[in-house]
Amino acid sequence: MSDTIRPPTRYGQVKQYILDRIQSGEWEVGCRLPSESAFVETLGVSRMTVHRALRELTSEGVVTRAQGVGTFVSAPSTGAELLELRDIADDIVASGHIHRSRIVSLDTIRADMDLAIAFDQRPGTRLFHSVIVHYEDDIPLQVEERFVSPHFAPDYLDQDFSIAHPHRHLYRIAGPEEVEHVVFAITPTAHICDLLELDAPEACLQLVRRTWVDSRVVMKGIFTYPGSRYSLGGRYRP
Amino acid sequence: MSDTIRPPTRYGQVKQYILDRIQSGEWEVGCRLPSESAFVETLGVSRMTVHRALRELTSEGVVTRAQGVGTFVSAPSTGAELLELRDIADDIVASGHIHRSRIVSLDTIRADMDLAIAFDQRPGTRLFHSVIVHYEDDIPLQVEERFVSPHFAPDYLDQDFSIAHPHRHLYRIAGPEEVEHVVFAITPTAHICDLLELDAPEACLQLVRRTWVDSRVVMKGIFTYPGSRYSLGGRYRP
DNA sequence: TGTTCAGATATGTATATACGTCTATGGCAT
DNA sequence: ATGCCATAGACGTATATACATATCTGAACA
Repeated sequence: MSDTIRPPTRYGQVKQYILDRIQSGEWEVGCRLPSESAFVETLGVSRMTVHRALRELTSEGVVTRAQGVGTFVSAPSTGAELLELRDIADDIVASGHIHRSRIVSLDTIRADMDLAIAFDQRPGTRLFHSVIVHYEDDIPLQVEERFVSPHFAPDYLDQDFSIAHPHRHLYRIAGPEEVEHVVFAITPTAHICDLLELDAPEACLQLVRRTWVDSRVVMKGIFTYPGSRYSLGGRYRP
Repeated sequence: MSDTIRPPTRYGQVKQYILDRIQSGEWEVGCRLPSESAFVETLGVSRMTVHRALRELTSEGVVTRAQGVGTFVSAPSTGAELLELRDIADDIVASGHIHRSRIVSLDTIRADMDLAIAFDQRPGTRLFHSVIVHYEDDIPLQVEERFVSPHFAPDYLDQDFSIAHPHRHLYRIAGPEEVEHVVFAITPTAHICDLLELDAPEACLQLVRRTWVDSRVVMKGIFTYPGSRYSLGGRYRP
Protein backbone atom coordinates (compact mmCIF):
# COMPACT_ATOMS: atom_id res chain seq x y z
CA MET A 1 0.00 0.00 0.00
CA SER A 2 2.59 2.50 1.07
CA ASP A 3 5.43 2.77 -1.43
CA THR A 4 8.87 3.07 0.02
CA ILE A 5 9.69 6.62 -0.88
CA ARG A 6 13.23 7.89 -0.99
CA PRO A 7 13.84 9.92 2.14
CA PRO A 8 14.46 13.57 1.41
CA THR A 9 17.42 13.98 3.72
CA ARG A 10 20.82 12.47 3.18
CA TYR A 11 21.03 10.84 6.57
CA GLY A 12 17.61 9.37 5.77
CA GLN A 13 18.99 8.03 2.52
CA VAL A 14 21.95 6.51 4.32
CA LYS A 15 19.56 4.86 6.77
CA GLN A 16 17.53 3.49 3.89
CA TYR A 17 20.69 2.30 2.11
CA ILE A 18 21.65 0.30 5.19
CA LEU A 19 18.13 -0.95 5.83
CA ASP A 20 17.84 -2.14 2.22
CA ARG A 21 20.99 -4.21 2.54
CA ILE A 22 19.88 -5.72 5.82
CA GLN A 23 16.46 -6.44 4.35
CA SER A 24 17.92 -8.10 1.28
CA GLY A 25 20.07 -10.37 3.42
CA GLU A 26 23.31 -8.92 2.12
CA TRP A 27 24.18 -7.98 5.69
CA GLU A 28 22.98 -10.71 8.04
CA VAL A 29 22.39 -10.59 11.77
CA GLY A 30 25.62 -10.25 13.66
CA CYS A 31 27.41 -9.09 10.54
CA ARG A 32 29.79 -6.22 10.94
CA LEU A 33 28.90 -3.12 8.98
CA PRO A 34 31.46 -1.00 7.19
CA SER A 35 33.04 1.62 9.40
CA GLU A 36 31.86 5.19 9.32
CA SER A 37 34.91 6.16 7.31
CA ALA A 38 34.15 3.43 4.79
CA PHE A 39 30.63 4.77 4.34
CA VAL A 40 32.09 8.21 3.79
CA GLU A 41 34.15 6.93 0.87
CA THR A 42 31.45 4.65 -0.51
CA LEU A 43 28.53 7.07 -0.33
CA GLY A 44 30.30 10.37 -0.68
CA VAL A 45 28.74 11.99 2.38
CA SER A 46 30.38 13.43 5.45
CA ARG A 47 31.11 11.32 8.49
CA MET A 48 28.66 13.31 10.62
CA THR A 49 25.87 12.38 8.25
CA VAL A 50 26.81 8.72 8.45
CA HIS A 51 27.10 9.03 12.20
CA ARG A 52 23.63 10.49 12.55
CA ALA A 53 22.15 7.75 10.39
CA LEU A 54 23.85 5.06 12.45
CA ARG A 55 22.92 6.75 15.72
CA GLU A 56 19.26 6.73 14.76
CA LEU A 57 19.43 3.14 13.57
CA THR A 58 20.93 2.30 16.94
CA SER A 59 18.09 3.94 18.82
CA GLU A 60 15.70 2.10 16.55
CA GLY A 61 17.24 -1.22 17.48
CA VAL A 62 18.42 -2.03 13.96
CA VAL A 63 22.11 -2.03 14.72
CA THR A 64 24.28 -2.22 17.80
CA ARG A 65 27.41 -0.15 18.15
CA ALA A 66 30.36 -0.12 20.48
CA GLN A 67 33.06 2.48 20.69
CA GLY A 68 36.35 1.11 19.50
CA VAL A 69 34.71 -1.97 18.03
CA GLY A 70 32.27 -1.33 15.24
CA THR A 71 28.66 -1.52 14.14
CA PHE A 72 26.75 -4.79 13.90
CA VAL A 73 23.35 -5.84 12.64
CA SER A 74 21.03 -6.50 15.56
CA ALA A 75 18.91 -9.59 15.83
CA PRO A 76 15.32 -8.89 14.86
CA SER A 77 13.11 -8.45 17.87
CA THR A 78 11.46 -11.58 19.11
CA GLY A 79 9.30 -9.54 21.45
CA ALA A 80 11.00 -10.88 24.54
CA GLU A 81 14.41 -9.28 24.74
CA LEU A 82 16.29 -8.60 27.89
CA LEU A 83 16.31 -4.92 28.61
CA GLU A 84 18.22 -3.07 31.24
CA LEU A 85 16.02 -0.68 33.12
CA ARG A 86 16.13 1.72 35.98
CA ASP A 87 14.55 0.66 39.21
CA ILE A 88 10.79 0.72 38.90
CA ALA A 89 10.37 1.59 42.55
CA ASP A 90 12.45 4.71 42.09
CA ASP A 91 10.38 5.73 39.11
CA ILE A 92 7.18 5.39 41.07
CA VAL A 93 8.47 7.34 44.05
CA ALA A 94 10.09 9.99 41.88
CA SER A 95 6.81 10.63 40.09
CA GLY A 96 5.15 11.44 43.39
CA HIS A 97 3.18 8.28 43.82
CA ILE A 98 3.08 5.81 46.69
CA HIS A 99 5.00 2.64 46.11
CA ARG A 100 4.34 -0.72 47.65
CA SER A 101 5.30 -4.10 46.38
CA ARG A 102 4.67 -7.75 47.05
CA ILE A 103 6.80 -10.69 46.15
CA VAL A 104 4.95 -13.42 44.34
CA SER A 105 7.91 -15.73 43.97
CA LEU A 106 11.61 -15.55 44.55
CA ASP A 107 14.13 -18.17 43.57
CA THR A 108 17.76 -18.40 42.71
CA ILE A 109 18.87 -19.69 39.36
CA ARG A 110 22.17 -20.54 37.78
CA ALA A 111 23.28 -18.19 35.04
CA ASP A 112 23.47 -19.76 31.64
CA MET A 113 25.85 -18.37 29.09
CA ASP A 114 23.49 -15.62 27.99
CA LEU A 115 22.75 -14.35 31.46
CA ALA A 116 26.39 -14.64 32.42
CA ILE A 117 27.38 -12.41 29.54
CA ALA A 118 24.58 -9.99 30.27
CA PHE A 119 25.61 -9.63 33.90
CA ASP A 120 29.30 -9.92 33.24
CA GLN A 121 29.54 -12.94 35.52
CA ARG A 122 30.67 -16.52 35.12
CA PRO A 123 28.22 -19.12 33.87
CA GLY A 124 26.75 -20.94 36.84
CA THR A 125 26.74 -17.88 39.07
CA ARG A 126 23.66 -17.70 41.28
CA LEU A 127 21.18 -15.08 40.20
CA PHE A 128 17.87 -14.14 41.71
CA HIS A 129 14.74 -14.68 39.73
CA SER A 130 11.74 -12.88 41.11
CA VAL A 131 8.18 -12.13 40.25
CA ILE A 132 7.10 -9.01 42.04
CA VAL A 133 3.93 -6.97 41.96
CA HIS A 134 4.69 -3.30 42.28
CA TYR A 135 1.94 -0.91 43.26
CA GLU A 136 1.79 2.64 41.99
CA ASP A 137 -0.65 4.00 44.54
CA ASP A 138 -3.03 1.07 44.41
CA ILE A 139 -2.47 0.00 40.84
CA PRO A 140 -0.73 -3.34 40.49
CA LEU A 141 2.01 -4.04 37.97
CA GLN A 142 3.59 -7.45 37.71
CA VAL A 143 7.27 -7.51 36.87
CA GLU A 144 9.52 -10.46 36.32
CA GLU A 145 13.14 -9.73 37.07
CA ARG A 146 16.50 -11.39 37.10
CA PHE A 147 19.19 -9.71 39.10
CA VAL A 148 22.34 -10.29 41.07
CA SER A 149 22.93 -8.82 44.48
CA PRO A 150 25.37 -9.49 47.29
CA HIS A 151 23.19 -7.54 49.73
CA PHE A 152 20.03 -9.52 49.31
CA ALA A 153 18.66 -11.25 52.37
CA PRO A 154 15.88 -13.82 52.13
CA ASP A 155 13.94 -12.35 55.06
CA TYR A 156 12.79 -9.55 52.79
CA LEU A 157 10.33 -12.02 51.47
CA ASP A 158 7.36 -11.03 53.58
CA GLN A 159 8.18 -7.36 53.84
CA ASP A 160 7.68 -4.50 51.53
CA PHE A 161 10.39 -4.79 48.99
CA SER A 162 12.30 -1.97 47.47
CA ILE A 163 15.13 -2.94 45.22
CA ALA A 164 18.33 -1.25 46.24
CA HIS A 165 20.29 0.76 43.78
CA PRO A 166 23.63 -0.78 42.91
CA HIS A 167 22.09 -3.91 41.46
CA ARG A 168 21.78 -4.49 37.80
CA HIS A 169 18.38 -5.52 36.65
CA LEU A 170 17.20 -7.29 33.58
CA TYR A 171 13.53 -7.10 32.91
CA ARG A 172 12.00 -9.54 30.52
CA ILE A 173 9.33 -7.64 28.71
CA ALA A 174 8.00 -6.96 25.29
CA GLY A 175 10.95 -5.82 23.27
CA PRO A 176 11.57 -2.97 20.90
CA GLU A 177 11.03 -2.85 17.22
CA GLU A 178 11.73 0.13 15.06
CA VAL A 179 10.59 3.21 16.89
CA GLU A 180 11.54 6.76 17.51
CA HIS A 181 10.01 7.54 20.86
CA VAL A 182 9.00 5.14 23.62
CA VAL A 183 6.13 4.57 25.91
CA PHE A 184 5.55 1.38 27.73
CA ALA A 185 2.12 0.53 28.97
CA ILE A 186 0.91 -2.50 30.82
CA THR A 187 -2.64 -3.28 31.62
CA PRO A 188 -3.10 -5.76 34.40
CA THR A 189 -4.29 -8.99 32.88
CA ALA A 190 -6.95 -11.38 33.98
CA HIS A 191 -4.11 -13.52 35.20
CA ILE A 192 -2.98 -10.76 37.52
CA CYS A 193 -6.52 -10.30 38.73
CA ASP A 194 -6.57 -13.92 39.77
CA LEU A 195 -3.13 -13.64 41.27
CA LEU A 196 -4.17 -10.75 43.47
CA GLU A 197 -7.58 -12.24 44.18
CA LEU A 198 -9.35 -9.12 43.03
CA ASP A 199 -13.06 -9.64 42.82
CA ALA A 200 -13.67 -6.42 40.93
CA PRO A 201 -11.94 -6.85 37.56
CA GLU A 202 -12.79 -3.27 36.67
CA ALA A 203 -10.21 -2.19 39.19
CA CYS A 204 -7.67 -3.74 36.89
CA LEU A 205 -8.59 -1.65 33.94
CA GLN A 206 -6.74 1.46 34.86
CA LEU A 207 -3.52 1.65 32.99
CA VAL A 208 -0.26 1.34 34.77
CA ARG A 209 2.31 3.29 32.92
CA ARG A 210 5.97 2.89 33.12
CA THR A 211 8.56 4.49 31.01
CA TRP A 212 11.77 3.14 29.64
CA VAL A 213 14.79 5.14 30.55
CA ASP A 214 17.41 2.84 29.20
CA SER A 215 16.43 0.60 26.39
CA ARG A 216 19.72 -0.74 25.23
CA VAL A 217 19.16 -4.28 24.15
CA VAL A 218 21.41 -6.92 25.56
CA MET A 219 21.82 -9.16 22.58
CA LYS A 220 21.90 -12.61 24.01
CA GLY A 221 25.15 -14.38 23.28
CA ILE A 222 26.17 -11.89 20.70
CA PHE A 223 27.22 -8.73 22.40
CA THR A 224 28.86 -7.78 25.66
CA TYR A 225 28.52 -4.66 27.71
CA PRO A 226 31.07 -1.90 27.25
CA GLY A 227 33.70 -2.53 29.85
CA SER A 228 32.93 -6.20 30.04
CA ARG A 229 35.86 -8.52 30.60
CA TYR A 230 34.49 -10.79 27.92
CA SER A 231 36.05 -10.42 24.56
CA LEU A 232 33.95 -10.55 21.47
CA GLY A 233 35.99 -13.48 20.25
CA GLY A 234 35.29 -14.81 16.81
CA ARG A 235 31.55 -14.45 16.91
CA TYR A 236 31.45 -11.81 14.25
CA ARG A 237 32.22 -12.16 10.60
CA PRO A 238 34.17 -9.10 9.52
CA MET B 1 18.62 8.40 46.50
CA SER B 2 20.07 9.12 43.13
CA ASP B 3 22.01 12.36 43.04
CA THR B 4 21.64 14.42 39.90
CA ILE B 5 25.09 14.17 38.48
CA ARG B 6 26.41 16.64 35.98
CA PRO B 7 26.37 15.02 32.55
CA PRO B 8 29.82 14.54 31.10
CA THR B 9 29.00 15.77 27.62
CA ARG B 10 28.27 19.35 26.72
CA TYR B 11 25.01 18.63 24.99
CA GLY B 12 24.06 16.71 28.14
CA GLN B 13 24.91 19.77 30.20
CA VAL B 14 22.82 21.96 27.94
CA LYS B 15 19.92 19.53 28.33
CA GLN B 16 20.32 19.64 32.11
CA TYR B 17 20.54 23.43 32.05
CA ILE B 18 17.23 23.61 30.26
CA LEU B 19 15.62 20.89 32.36
CA ASP B 20 16.68 22.68 35.54
CA ARG B 21 15.00 25.89 34.45
CA ILE B 22 11.83 24.07 33.48
CA GLN B 23 11.87 22.19 36.76
CA SER B 24 12.36 25.35 38.79
CA GLY B 25 9.42 27.01 37.10
CA GLU B 26 11.54 29.71 35.52
CA TRP B 27 10.32 28.50 32.12
CA GLU B 28 6.68 27.49 32.39
CA VAL B 29 4.62 25.32 30.11
CA GLY B 30 4.02 27.00 26.78
CA CYS B 31 6.86 29.40 27.43
CA ARG B 32 9.13 30.15 24.53
CA LEU B 33 12.72 29.12 25.04
CA PRO B 34 15.63 31.25 23.88
CA SER B 35 16.59 30.63 20.29
CA GLU B 36 19.49 28.36 19.41
CA SER B 37 21.60 31.40 18.66
CA ALA B 38 20.78 32.87 22.04
CA PHE B 39 21.92 29.70 23.76
CA VAL B 40 25.13 29.88 21.79
CA GLU B 41 25.89 33.33 23.23
CA THR B 42 24.65 32.54 26.73
CA LEU B 43 26.34 29.18 27.17
CA GLY B 44 29.34 29.58 24.92
CA VAL B 45 28.81 26.36 22.98
CA SER B 46 28.32 25.83 19.29
CA ARG B 47 24.90 25.86 17.68
CA MET B 48 25.17 22.20 16.72
CA THR B 49 25.60 21.28 20.36
CA VAL B 50 22.55 23.32 21.32
CA HIS B 51 20.67 21.79 18.42
CA ARG B 52 21.47 18.26 19.50
CA ALA B 53 20.37 19.00 23.07
CA LEU B 54 17.09 20.48 21.85
CA ARG B 55 16.54 17.65 19.38
CA GLU B 56 16.87 15.08 22.14
CA LEU B 57 14.63 17.06 24.45
CA THR B 58 12.09 17.11 21.62
CA SER B 59 12.21 13.35 21.22
CA GLU B 60 11.83 13.06 24.98
CA GLY B 61 8.68 15.16 24.90
CA VAL B 62 10.11 17.96 27.04
CA VAL B 63 9.90 20.68 24.42
CA THR B 64 8.12 21.20 21.13
CA ARG B 65 9.81 22.84 18.19
CA ALA B 66 8.70 24.28 14.90
CA GLN B 67 10.88 25.47 12.09
CA GLY B 68 10.67 29.18 11.66
CA VAL B 69 8.85 29.59 14.96
CA GLY B 70 10.82 28.52 17.99
CA THR B 71 11.05 26.10 20.87
CA PHE B 72 8.41 25.83 23.57
CA VAL B 73 8.06 23.98 26.84
CA SER B 74 5.70 21.04 26.42
CA ALA B 75 2.86 20.34 28.79
CA PRO B 76 3.79 17.59 31.22
CA SER B 77 2.36 14.25 30.25
CA THR B 78 -0.96 13.39 31.78
CA GLY B 79 -0.70 9.86 30.46
CA ALA B 80 -3.47 10.34 27.96
CA GLU B 81 -2.16 12.52 25.20
CA LEU B 82 -3.35 12.53 21.65
CA LEU B 83 -0.76 10.94 19.44
CA GLU B 84 -0.70 10.75 15.71
CA LEU B 85 0.12 7.26 14.55
CA ARG B 86 0.40 5.26 11.42
CA ASP B 87 -2.38 2.89 10.58
CA ILE B 88 -2.27 -0.15 12.81
CA ALA B 89 -3.68 -2.38 10.09
CA ASP B 90 -0.78 -1.48 7.84
CA ASP B 91 1.67 -2.29 10.56
CA ILE B 92 0.15 -5.69 11.10
CA VAL B 93 0.09 -6.54 7.42
CA ALA B 94 3.57 -5.15 6.84
CA SER B 95 4.97 -7.35 9.57
CA GLY B 96 3.69 -10.42 7.78
CA HIS B 97 0.77 -11.21 10.02
CA ILE B 98 -2.87 -11.68 9.20
CA HIS B 99 -5.06 -8.74 10.04
CA ARG B 100 -8.73 -8.81 10.87
CA SER B 101 -10.73 -6.32 12.82
CA ARG B 102 -14.10 -5.90 14.40
CA ILE B 103 -15.92 -2.72 15.26
CA VAL B 104 -17.18 -2.59 18.80
CA SER B 105 -18.72 0.84 18.57
CA LEU B 106 -18.80 3.64 16.06
CA ASP B 107 -20.29 7.07 16.63
CA THR B 108 -19.84 10.57 15.37
CA ILE B 109 -18.91 13.37 17.69
CA ARG B 110 -18.52 17.11 17.36
CA ALA B 111 -14.99 18.40 17.48
CA ASP B 112 -14.26 20.56 20.46
CA MET B 113 -11.56 23.19 20.24
CA ASP B 114 -8.76 20.77 20.99
CA LEU B 115 -9.81 18.22 18.42
CA ALA B 116 -10.50 20.93 15.88
CA ILE B 117 -6.99 22.23 16.21
CA ALA B 118 -5.53 18.75 16.14
CA PHE B 119 -7.33 17.91 12.92
CA ASP B 120 -7.05 21.36 11.43
CA GLN B 121 -10.82 21.63 11.21
CA ARG B 122 -13.44 24.00 12.56
CA PRO B 123 -14.90 23.36 16.01
CA GLY B 124 -18.16 21.48 15.64
CA THR B 125 -16.98 19.44 12.68
CA ARG B 126 -18.23 15.88 12.79
CA LEU B 127 -15.58 13.35 13.65
CA PHE B 128 -15.82 9.61 13.96
CA HIS B 129 -15.21 8.02 17.29
CA SER B 130 -14.65 4.31 17.11
CA VAL B 131 -13.65 1.44 19.31
CA ILE B 132 -12.18 -1.28 17.18
CA VAL B 133 -10.59 -4.60 17.98
CA HIS B 134 -7.75 -5.35 15.64
CA TYR B 135 -6.47 -8.89 15.34
CA GLU B 136 -2.85 -9.69 14.66
CA ASP B 137 -3.28 -13.25 13.58
CA ASP B 138 -5.69 -14.22 16.33
CA ILE B 139 -4.49 -11.88 19.02
CA PRO B 140 -6.95 -9.11 19.88
CA LEU B 141 -5.96 -5.50 20.47
CA GLN B 142 -8.52 -2.90 21.39
CA VAL B 143 -7.96 0.57 19.99
CA GLU B 144 -9.98 3.70 20.52
CA GLU B 145 -9.70 6.16 17.67
CA ARG B 146 -10.96 9.52 16.59
CA PHE B 147 -10.67 10.33 12.93
CA VAL B 148 -12.17 12.31 10.13
CA SER B 149 -12.92 10.83 6.74
CA PRO B 150 -15.04 11.85 3.77
CA HIS B 151 -14.94 8.34 2.39
CA PHE B 152 -16.40 6.56 5.33
CA ALA B 153 -19.64 4.68 4.83
CA PRO B 154 -21.64 3.34 7.75
CA ASP B 155 -22.26 -0.04 6.14
CA TYR B 156 -18.70 -1.01 6.94
CA LEU B 157 -20.01 -1.66 10.39
CA ASP B 158 -20.52 -5.40 10.10
CA GLN B 159 -17.67 -6.08 7.74
CA ASP B 160 -14.02 -6.49 8.24
CA PHE B 161 -12.69 -3.05 8.63
CA SER B 162 -9.41 -1.80 7.35
CA ILE B 163 -8.81 1.86 7.74
CA ALA B 164 -7.89 3.45 4.46
CA HIS B 165 -4.79 5.53 4.15
CA PRO B 166 -5.57 9.18 3.58
CA HIS B 167 -7.33 9.58 6.91
CA ARG B 168 -5.69 11.15 9.85
CA HIS B 169 -5.91 9.18 13.03
CA LEU B 170 -5.57 10.18 16.61
CA TYR B 171 -5.16 7.35 19.03
CA ARG B 172 -5.80 8.04 22.66
CA ILE B 173 -3.31 5.98 24.52
CA ALA B 174 -0.85 6.15 27.31
CA GLY B 175 1.35 9.13 26.51
CA PRO B 176 5.04 9.65 26.56
CA GLU B 177 7.18 10.80 29.38
CA GLU B 178 10.88 11.23 29.17
CA VAL B 179 12.24 8.36 27.10
CA GLU B 180 14.79 7.68 24.47
CA HIS B 181 13.45 4.66 22.70
CA VAL B 182 9.87 3.47 22.40
CA VAL B 183 7.99 0.28 22.70
CA PHE B 184 4.32 0.03 23.24
CA ALA B 185 2.85 -3.10 24.67
CA ILE B 186 -0.73 -3.91 25.44
CA THR B 187 -1.98 -6.96 27.18
CA PRO B 188 -5.61 -7.68 26.58
CA THR B 189 -7.48 -6.88 29.75
CA ALA B 190 -10.21 -8.73 31.53
CA HIS B 191 -12.51 -6.13 30.06
CA ILE B 192 -11.49 -7.16 26.57
CA CYS B 193 -11.97 -10.80 27.45
CA ASP B 194 -15.54 -10.03 28.39
CA LEU B 195 -15.99 -7.92 25.30
CA LEU B 196 -14.90 -10.74 23.03
CA GLU B 197 -16.73 -13.35 25.07
CA LEU B 198 -13.62 -15.43 25.46
CA ASP B 199 -14.14 -18.21 27.95
CA ALA B 200 -10.45 -19.03 28.18
CA PRO B 201 -8.82 -15.98 29.75
CA GLU B 202 -5.43 -17.56 29.28
CA ALA B 203 -5.85 -16.89 25.59
CA CYS B 204 -5.67 -13.23 26.48
CA LEU B 205 -2.34 -13.48 28.15
CA GLN B 206 -0.26 -13.44 25.07
CA LEU B 207 1.12 -10.03 24.52
CA VAL B 208 0.02 -7.97 21.62
CA ARG B 209 2.77 -5.67 20.60
CA ARG B 210 2.48 -2.62 18.58
CA THR B 211 5.12 -0.14 17.84
CA TRP B 212 4.93 3.60 17.60
CA VAL B 213 6.23 4.97 14.39
CA ASP B 214 5.24 8.57 14.83
CA SER B 215 4.95 9.86 18.31
CA ARG B 216 4.73 13.59 17.82
CA VAL B 217 2.53 14.95 20.51
CA VAL B 218 -0.29 17.17 19.47
CA MET B 219 -0.33 19.69 22.25
CA LYS B 220 -3.95 20.34 22.86
CA GLY B 221 -4.86 23.97 22.37
CA ILE B 222 -1.27 25.03 22.34
CA PHE B 223 0.29 23.97 19.12
CA THR B 224 -0.81 23.53 15.54
CA TYR B 225 0.50 21.22 12.91
CA PRO B 226 3.16 22.50 10.53
CA GLY B 227 1.27 23.81 7.54
CA SER B 228 -1.87 24.40 9.51
CA ARG B 229 -3.92 27.41 8.57
CA TYR B 230 -4.18 28.31 12.23
CA SER B 231 -1.72 30.88 13.37
CA LEU B 232 -0.12 30.60 16.73
CA GLY B 233 -1.58 33.96 17.66
CA GLY B 234 -0.76 35.32 21.06
CA ARG B 235 -0.85 32.07 22.93
CA TYR B 236 2.81 32.14 23.74
CA ARG B 237 4.64 34.45 26.05
CA PRO B 238 7.93 35.37 24.44
C1' DT C 1 -8.70 48.00 3.51
C1' DG C 2 -6.72 44.18 1.87
C1' DT C 3 -2.77 41.97 -0.69
C1' DT C 4 1.79 41.10 -1.93
C1' DC C 5 6.45 40.85 -1.18
C1' DA C 6 10.98 41.42 0.89
C1' DG C 7 13.52 40.90 4.92
C1' DA C 8 14.36 39.12 9.59
C1' DT C 9 14.29 35.22 12.46
C1' DA C 10 14.42 30.40 13.79
C1' DT C 11 15.02 25.79 13.00
C1' DG C 12 16.80 21.77 9.74
C1' DT C 13 20.50 19.75 7.33
C1' DA C 14 25.22 19.02 5.54
C1' DT C 15 30.23 19.43 5.46
C1' DA C 16 35.04 19.72 7.03
C1' DT C 17 37.91 19.38 10.82
C1' DA C 18 39.75 18.22 15.22
C1' DC C 19 40.24 15.83 19.29
C1' DG C 20 38.78 12.34 22.85
C1' DT C 21 37.94 7.56 24.30
C1' DC C 22 37.51 2.78 23.89
C1' DT C 23 39.02 -1.62 21.96
C1' DA C 24 41.83 -4.88 19.67
C1' DT C 25 46.27 -6.26 18.08
C1' DG C 26 50.91 -7.21 17.78
C1' DG C 27 55.62 -6.62 19.27
C1' DC C 28 58.83 -6.60 23.00
C1' DA C 29 60.78 -7.63 27.39
C1' DT C 30 60.64 -10.56 31.27
C1' DA D 1 54.35 -18.47 27.91
C1' DT D 2 53.06 -14.23 30.22
C1' DG D 3 52.50 -9.53 30.88
C1' DC D 4 53.19 -4.75 29.41
C1' DC D 5 52.86 -1.18 26.11
C1' DA D 6 52.62 1.38 21.85
C1' DT D 7 49.78 1.77 17.95
C1' DA D 8 46.04 1.52 14.78
C1' DG D 9 41.23 1.47 14.06
C1' DA D 10 36.48 2.75 15.23
C1' DC D 11 33.06 5.32 17.43
C1' DG D 12 31.80 9.77 20.44
C1' DT D 13 31.79 14.57 20.82
C1' DA D 14 32.51 19.49 19.66
C1' DT D 15 33.20 23.49 16.66
C1' DA D 16 32.82 26.59 12.69
C1' DT D 17 30.59 27.37 8.55
C1' DA D 18 27.21 27.36 4.98
C1' DC D 19 22.98 26.80 2.96
C1' DA D 20 17.96 25.31 3.03
C1' DT D 21 13.32 25.82 4.65
C1' DA D 22 9.46 27.49 7.35
C1' DT D 23 7.30 31.31 9.69
C1' DC D 24 6.35 35.88 11.03
C1' DT D 25 6.47 40.90 10.46
C1' DG D 26 6.03 45.07 8.43
C1' DA D 27 6.30 48.09 4.63
C1' DA D 28 4.88 49.09 0.03
C1' DC D 29 1.15 49.05 -2.98
C1' DA D 30 -3.39 48.68 -5.40
